Amino acid sequence: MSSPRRGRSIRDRPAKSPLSKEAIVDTAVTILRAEGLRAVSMRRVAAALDTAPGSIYVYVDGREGLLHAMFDRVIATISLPAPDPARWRPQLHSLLGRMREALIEHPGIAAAAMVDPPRTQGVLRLLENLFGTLLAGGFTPQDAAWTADILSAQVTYSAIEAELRQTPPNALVNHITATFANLPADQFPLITKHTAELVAGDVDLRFRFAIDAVLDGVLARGSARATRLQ
Amino acid sequence: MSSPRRGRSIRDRPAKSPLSKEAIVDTAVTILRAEGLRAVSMRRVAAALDTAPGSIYVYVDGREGLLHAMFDRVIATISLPAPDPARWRPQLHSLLGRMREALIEHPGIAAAAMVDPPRTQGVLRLLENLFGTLLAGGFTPQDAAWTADILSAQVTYSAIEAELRQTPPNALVNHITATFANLPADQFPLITKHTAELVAGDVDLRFRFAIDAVLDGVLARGSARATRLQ
DNA sequence: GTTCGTAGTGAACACCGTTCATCATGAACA
DNA sequence: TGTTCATGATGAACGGTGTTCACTACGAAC
Repeated sequence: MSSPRRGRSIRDRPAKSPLSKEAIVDTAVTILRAEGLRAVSMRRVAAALDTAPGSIYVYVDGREGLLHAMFDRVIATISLPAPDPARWRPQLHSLLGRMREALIEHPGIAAAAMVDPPRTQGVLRLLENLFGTLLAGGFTPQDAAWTADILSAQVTYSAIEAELRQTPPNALVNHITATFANLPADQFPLITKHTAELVAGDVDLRFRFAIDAVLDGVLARGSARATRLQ
Repeated sequence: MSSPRRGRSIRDRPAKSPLSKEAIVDTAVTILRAEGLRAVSMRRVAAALDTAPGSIYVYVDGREGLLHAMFDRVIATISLPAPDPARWRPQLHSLLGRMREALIEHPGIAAAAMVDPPRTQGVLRLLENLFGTLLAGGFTPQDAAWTADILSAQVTYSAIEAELRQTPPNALVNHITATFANLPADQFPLITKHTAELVAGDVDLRFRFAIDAVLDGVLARGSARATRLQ
């Protein structure tokens, strides 16, 4: 059998680079950014790598494992400056903002990761930095630990919210406003009365508000605790 | 053709109740509670109702519409006491606790709803009550609106976290503890040093901490703003 | 008794994740 | 250099999934 035995001749693909977990995750993330999470199927990733679906399973533990690896990859791209006690709050806003942007740029990965958050290298690097920045801000270790958790929730939630609103910018707000306005005022007196406040603020503003509220709340409770202990 | 033309004779099912959105959502929620979200497929719901998959699409807008309706149904079961300015904070804890329990009892629905939160009757009833309770607590409408959003995020997040931990109770904590303990101390000095704090507290405790932190934070910022304006 | 519109049917389409027997290829060894 | 051998790619197959649609049976209205 010296003739080309498949439709695709040898010359088409003279030096096919071997599969690797890195190449698979790279390809998957590329598809994710371009076409969203629904397009990231095992078959689609395999096709993009010009290989068979089954081949992927050697390097990655099913679709869930692939998603974990993708999430880790996305998180790992976030730059992590050393915590500075003099600038911890702006540092925190900046860090959480970069997290949020990274998640928004990869639509769907935030929701997917929330269901079963991985404890991988990149994620832990970020936790180390987030936790360290809170400690630099004077938080007790216990407060810092729990606050890191709360902030993660806010970042994820905000990223999902921002994904929803991004195309087109104001259509969703208009739609919600219309929905609220048309509600029966006797059943929903507060929503109809305060529709403006309920839809007010772009996602960035609400995001900053949430973070500052959480930080100040934990600090307030901490100092209250400290006062009580005096 | 007077003989039974299908395997299932007419007598098997003499008075088949007609399909309805309510019956479909009921059945779907039952499957959800018993077997989790993965089991809630259009075909499975149809089979439980002894009908064809296609029939469901008349009453429900695809799987996504079904999930929205299911979420609304779950939220609608939550009892909503009238906001009382004298007891607003315990009322809020109780309300958010019931939300969380309802979500946990229907595993997966929290995550599914987060991706694209519905604006349906039951959800708006809850928003009206949550918003009203915050107003009863002296929040400004704007603060109340944004805080309601933050608290929703915390409830959802906490519910997902609780779902993960529920079977078996301590296995996940032990696993995370072990993971953290085996981390290289030079790369992760803070995580390895403060593993105890990072995994401390059951989900309920962390949940209450998060809520109080958010409430106190918004209140603290509000009074700071008020002071500034004096 | 007949018509007619509505709603249920189930087959079909195009996917999905996952598994596994088979086989080619390149490296190690004789 | 020739041969073995195992590693890893292959692709078919299994049992699902959401969704659509031509068809048909049925019950109500005329």
